[in-house]
Amino acid sequence: MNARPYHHGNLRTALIDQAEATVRERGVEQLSLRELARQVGVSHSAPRRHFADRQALLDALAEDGFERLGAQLRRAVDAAGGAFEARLRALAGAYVRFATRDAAMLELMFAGKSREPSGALHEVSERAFSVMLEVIAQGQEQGALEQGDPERVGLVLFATMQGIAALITGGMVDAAGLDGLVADAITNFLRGSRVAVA
Amino acid sequence: MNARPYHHGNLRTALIDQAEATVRERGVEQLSLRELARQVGVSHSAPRRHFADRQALLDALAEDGFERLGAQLRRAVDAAGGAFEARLRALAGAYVRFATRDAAMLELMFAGKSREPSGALHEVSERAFSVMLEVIAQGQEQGALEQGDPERVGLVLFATMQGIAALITGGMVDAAGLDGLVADAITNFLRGSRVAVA
DNA sequence: GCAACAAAGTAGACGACGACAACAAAGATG
DNA sequence: CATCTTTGTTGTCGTCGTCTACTTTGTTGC
Repeated sequence: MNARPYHHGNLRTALIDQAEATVRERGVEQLSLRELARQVGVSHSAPRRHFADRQALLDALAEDGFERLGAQLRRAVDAAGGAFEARLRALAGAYVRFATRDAAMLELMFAGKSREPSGALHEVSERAFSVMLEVIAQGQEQGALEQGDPERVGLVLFATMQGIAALITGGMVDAAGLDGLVADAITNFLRGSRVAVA
Repeated sequence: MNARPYHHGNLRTALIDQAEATVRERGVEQLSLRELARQVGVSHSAPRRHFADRQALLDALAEDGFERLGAQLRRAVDAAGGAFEARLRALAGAYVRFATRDAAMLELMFAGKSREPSGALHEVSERAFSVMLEVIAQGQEQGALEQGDPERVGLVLFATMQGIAALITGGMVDAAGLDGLVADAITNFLRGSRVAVA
């Protein structure tokens, strides 16, 4: 009935949604609380009720991003069947896809991590990466990967994926070559990780 | 004689130097043209004579960064002697060291690349990466790496280095484990890249 | 030498932003 | 239905990037 009731109802989620869209389109730097408020149709300081400052909004976005990333990784791995290598390739593909399609989001997600290791953000990010650890552990059980701390073994793989994504978003390599590059990297990783001799 | 002559003399380099220090200490986001001018002791709009806008200053910083990076890589490789693997490990170590010590710089260097593929910035960045290509080519000649376009072969390696740096600066892995992680990654890369059988 | 000109720095203004404080409206609670 | 809390509004402050107009210094040609 009322075009704009005094209470928005769910301003917080509306702000986050709009912020995600803006970040995707124009980058983190261009995200302005005031413009956000305008787009959502509230006064310039209404967001303050939900986010103490700009960084608080960014943290909330990061949290949201980790949830989405975790869900996408999980879905990709689950859809890849039971074979280790297929699951690994699906995982890597899904990660790099997210990293390139939502580059600004990922940047934001990693930027915040350096300051405060506690809190909900850290928890949800751990949950996202747990999928990786599972797949690594599977590879170790099957002898396709060397033994040892899955986290340590997985770090190199994860680093490579992250780096490939950085090359794409940095414009150093064409996005068209993405799949091939990922496939190469995985192949190389598997060859190098298989403990010498069968 | 005069405490502050009207003409600064080399304002441009003074600004760049101060900007580099600030970026290193407080990050790109906190870099303000006005504060920079204050620190150097000129009026708030003096920097405009040397940098059309904030982005122009950032580009200049990036260019400077690529020069420094290239020099450090070159020095590290040259100091490592003639053996391929030693050179490769020195190269990787030097890169990751730069990437972690000057994380904000590197971020800035990569951020600018996406927009304008031409210009001096692109050129100096190519020169920095030429060291990598040389080392890769040497490895191929000696049969330690698979044949093919050096750029393509090196991309995966470079991506891994970049990713490791991202893990460090993102706080996902302790900086103390850096050297070990790099060594592992190189070992893995070499095992995986050596064309099957001798 | 000096007049004209270019280069380099200054002064002031504008609009936008993040942050803050004081106030108002709408719900929730007793 | 009176009170309290939540949520949104209005107004202000200091800072920032950018722009325009002006001033000072150095250079160049006669």
